[in-house]
Amino acid sequence: MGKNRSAPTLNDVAREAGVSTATVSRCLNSPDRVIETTRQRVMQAVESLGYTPNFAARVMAANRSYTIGAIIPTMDNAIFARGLQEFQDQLRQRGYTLLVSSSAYDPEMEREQIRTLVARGADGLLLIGHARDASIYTFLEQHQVPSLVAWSYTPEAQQPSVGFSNIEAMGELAQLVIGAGHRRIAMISGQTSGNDRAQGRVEGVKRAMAQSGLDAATLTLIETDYEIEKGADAFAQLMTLSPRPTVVMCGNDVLAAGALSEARRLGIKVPEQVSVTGFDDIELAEIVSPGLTTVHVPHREMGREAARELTAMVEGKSAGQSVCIKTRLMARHSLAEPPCQ
Amino acid sequence: MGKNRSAPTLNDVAREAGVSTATVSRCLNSPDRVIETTRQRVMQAVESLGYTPNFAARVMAANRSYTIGAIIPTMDNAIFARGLQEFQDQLRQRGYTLLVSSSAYDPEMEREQIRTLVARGADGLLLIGHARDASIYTFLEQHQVPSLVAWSYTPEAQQPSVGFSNIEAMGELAQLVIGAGHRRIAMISGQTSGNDRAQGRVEGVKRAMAQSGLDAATLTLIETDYEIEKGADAFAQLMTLSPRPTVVMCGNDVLAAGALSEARRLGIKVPEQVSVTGFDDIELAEIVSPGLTTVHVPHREMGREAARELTAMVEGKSAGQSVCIKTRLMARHSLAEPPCQ
DNA sequence: TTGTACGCGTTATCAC
DNA sequence: GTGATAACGCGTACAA
Repeated sequence: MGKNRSAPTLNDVAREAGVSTATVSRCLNSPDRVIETTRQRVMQAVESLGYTPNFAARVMAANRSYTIGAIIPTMDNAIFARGLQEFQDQLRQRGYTLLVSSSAYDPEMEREQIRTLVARGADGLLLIGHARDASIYTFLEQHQVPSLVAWSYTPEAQQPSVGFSNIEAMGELAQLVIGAGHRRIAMISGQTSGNDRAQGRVEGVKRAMAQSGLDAATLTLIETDYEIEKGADAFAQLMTLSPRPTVVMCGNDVLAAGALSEARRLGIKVPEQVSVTGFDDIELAEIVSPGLTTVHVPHREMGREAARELTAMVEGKSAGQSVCIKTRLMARHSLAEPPCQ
Repeated sequence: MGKNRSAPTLNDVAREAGVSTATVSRCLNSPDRVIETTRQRVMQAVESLGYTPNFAARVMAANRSYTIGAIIPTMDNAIFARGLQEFQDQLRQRGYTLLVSSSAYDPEMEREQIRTLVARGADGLLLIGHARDASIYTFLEQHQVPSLVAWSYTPEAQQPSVGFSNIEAMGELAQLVIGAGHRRIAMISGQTSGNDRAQGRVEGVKRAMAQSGLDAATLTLIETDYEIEKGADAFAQLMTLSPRPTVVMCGNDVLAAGALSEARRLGIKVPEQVSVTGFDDIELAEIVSPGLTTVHVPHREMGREAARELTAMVEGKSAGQSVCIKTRLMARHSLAEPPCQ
């Protein structure tokens, strides 16, 4: 409020340097279009006044903000952190600033954040997953703000995406599980409603079962929030079943860590009595005991590719090309053959 | 670029509704200052055109953005996530939007991000820790942007802060450690350069030692990045010492988790052969084995208080009041008496 | 190479 | 209660 009342403007710099505002503006935006001596004078004035361009004015005049927005479901989780850090670094190198906000897994909140970022002049948006109301995409189109979906790869979708196929990635892991001999499979999934990544992972398990001649309907499925405690609760619940599942496949490493922790509390040995798998291969997966057999997602690579593609879109160099990132299985010790009972 | 070329403006809405732009503006900002019937007409036009106020223009005209910026050292880490999520929720309730960016623990980058956020019209800024170049505070003052320091409480500092005393918090834990009988104390600290939280934690250990009649100079100290692997490396290094330390106090839970993991790899039993402690009490601390004895930091409370105080400052209702958050010891199983050798 | 002057979309101060 | 209209600070044709 009343801020910048005293902040120096282009005008102040111009007066100080004895030139016009146009010249000052040029010094800042296309230094080569102004002669060396005047430029030095101007830069000195800029320095001594501590001038910082007013961003709002700049956006309004140029209709360009060099800002990219990203809306992630949560910051309370390492899943997105690493990819996003790389995304930001790459954007910086290309002259863009990243602004992040979190939707707390709430679609309405996400819609609001998207509107906020667009109104704020974001040149492009990074969104997580495809699943959202169509009106949002209409809105983005209307405002001609390019958007790129990440953490998901769905070439047949309208929106370009950078990521991997959750179905295939989890399917491969499920094949490994089934190949190890497991038949009674349980899964602790994240909430699938409005979350195409979670849906894809469930689908991947089911397809793998069907392919191996198992009845996908026999999959015991629990949906819960992506929190350690929730994973623990769900695991405890699964262990009351009779017959018990021989393997618990988790929607991500966080849930799996919770499951492992609960197993230890219950005195159930992993993987001797029950196997557990994860997804993401965050650091956590490596340090829990036993180490988590999981799907490795190259988050950094995804962040890098997303930055490349989205800036290309913003600059009109691409109409939106989907990029597929390869995941790979990461075998550790939490998966073994089922107990021979 | 060329964005919003087709986006509807106040003018379009005004024309559609058959009123002036002033009336449309009022409908949006002070609905009670306009008669019911016209308001309905206007809102209908807003709806049908899919109008979204242009933020840059609004900021420029009102000199107020209802935006708060936060610059955190990293997103690649759960430490800040929880407090920040609560901070954002509280801000939302008060009508503000939070924009986050990460400095990757780089002072120059932090400076740049601060300038960016200020130029962008942020009404206030949340910064982590006190340690930064004085010129930054000068800059903020010049632009009359209130700033609040979090994750640190230093009432004697110029800047108001919301947080806890890292010195005292770690000091209490160190007293617990010493009280358990430990004399050969090692510490794996985060990089202390430019990081007053890390410095405070080291200082806390040293003071506790001195108070207990131990020579603080005997503290074996390793500084490293806040990463799991770095914690593991540092722990391995400490275990080569002779005589070995009987306890390894870590600068945060992430480092401690790395230490624990390395101990298991080396076949060193915790806490029987060596004790380990952490700091922060993130979820990780609970699920590693053995559970981490650590300092519990009420991140949510900190986020809440920070939001309250910063908005008060922005609205001119407070000149900047520091708030002290109480941490508490969280005893689990990674700390025990030293082995009686 | 540099300066003049207009427009970007809002809010806010006036009159009406 | 509502409508003109002047800012807000910057970029950029266009002119010099």
